[in-house]
Amino acid sequence: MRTSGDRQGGAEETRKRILDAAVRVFARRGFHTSRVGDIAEEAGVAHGLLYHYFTSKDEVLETVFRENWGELLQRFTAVEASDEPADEKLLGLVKILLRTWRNDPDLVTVMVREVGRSAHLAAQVDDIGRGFEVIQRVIEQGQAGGIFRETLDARLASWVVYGGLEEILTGWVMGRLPDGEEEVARAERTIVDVLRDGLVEPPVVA
Amino acid sequence: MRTSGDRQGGAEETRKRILDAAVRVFARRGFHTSRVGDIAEEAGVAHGLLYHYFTSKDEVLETVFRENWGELLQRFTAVEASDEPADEKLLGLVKILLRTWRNDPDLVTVMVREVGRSAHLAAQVDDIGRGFEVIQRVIEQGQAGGIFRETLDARLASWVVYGGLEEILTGWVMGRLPDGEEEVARAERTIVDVLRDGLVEPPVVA
DNA sequence: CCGGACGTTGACTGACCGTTCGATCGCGCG
DNA sequence: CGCGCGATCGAACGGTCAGTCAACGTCCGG
Repeated sequence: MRTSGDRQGGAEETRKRILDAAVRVFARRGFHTSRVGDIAEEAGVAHGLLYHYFTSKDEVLETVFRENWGELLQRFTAVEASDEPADEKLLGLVKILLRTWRNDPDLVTVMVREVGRSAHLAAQVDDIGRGFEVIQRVIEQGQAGGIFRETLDARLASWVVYGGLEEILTGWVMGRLPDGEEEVARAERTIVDVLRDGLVEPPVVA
Repeated sequence: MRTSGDRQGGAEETRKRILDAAVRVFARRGFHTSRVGDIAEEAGVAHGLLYHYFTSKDEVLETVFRENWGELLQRFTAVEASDEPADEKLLGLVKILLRTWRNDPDLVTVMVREVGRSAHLAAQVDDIGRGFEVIQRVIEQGQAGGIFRETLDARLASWVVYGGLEEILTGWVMGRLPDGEEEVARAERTIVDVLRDGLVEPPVVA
């Protein structure tokens, strides 16, 4: 029975519809230039209804970010907790982020363009930082395990790693890099390759 | 004589004052949330005057970007044209970008936050792309010269390089990474180190 | 069949802000 | 000294939106 008090079925569905619409609209026009009316129209509801579910336009963006970044973080920590060697973990993290693009480009667009560098969501900075921390810890594990060089500053290195990743995503978002199936695979390889072994030709060993 | 027709002295100075003020204001509040009045106030002029020098608020941002990015590009190409080995050139490019932060953090803030990822300035995309091309060509020179590994996709690698760089800048911009004199120097080393030799411990040679 | 709770609507408002424009200032020249 | 012109001012305008609210439909329990 769907008595009063619980919120499911039609109502919860509408909330989701609005959030999904918001992601598409924000991806298309950017947060600031998107009007609340656009989101409502895309969701097929009156714009007043949006205020039934959210207290403001900002809260919509915030919610989009919180719910989705949270999920990513979970998958990140799962990789961190696995018992693979550190370099395999790193590959795992890269895969998570790049494949998210394939699954939901609009979502990644919003994340990268609106949230990544806006003072706006300063409150959420903590959550963002947690992503960096996972990378940093994986690097430190690799150093402790003798796989990664210990002379590197793990914190700064984690930023370089994340930046390389994000820039590729940005290239796809902005349409400045081809993003076909094959290109995504090659990007995966190139990123890991560069970050693992660097640009320089190694001294001949064998 | 300062007859009509030429624009210098007080007038040209005012134009510069407005542009400088705009950089500071955009850095502080972001482009969209900055009001024209804020810029004028920061510059110490009436807000109507802004329209004597620029046709719109957007043109102000565009001008800031165009004039400053152009200068950076020039220094980039100078490094590219030098006769140093490719890895030294790469270090040169890194230095240019990181030291610009020390010289003018507000400017870098605006570049990174507003221009880097806004469809807004699609017209300027060409100029941005030219920066990547320099990096890409330096990598290709390194490959041709046997310094860099030839199996790498130079184009993707250039994006990874730039991303790593930009992320460090972003960290400083957002106040999430310490940016003292010493930290900047360490960042320089870490970036070049990671990108040159990678994360992994090299096989023992000697 | 009634009542009320909740989802939904869309006209309205109040504020904000980019842009315009006619008035004013002040410098340099004749 | 006064004319002219570019620089400067700031009040007013017009359009745009985020957010409000009173009304309406609908569904369900009693």
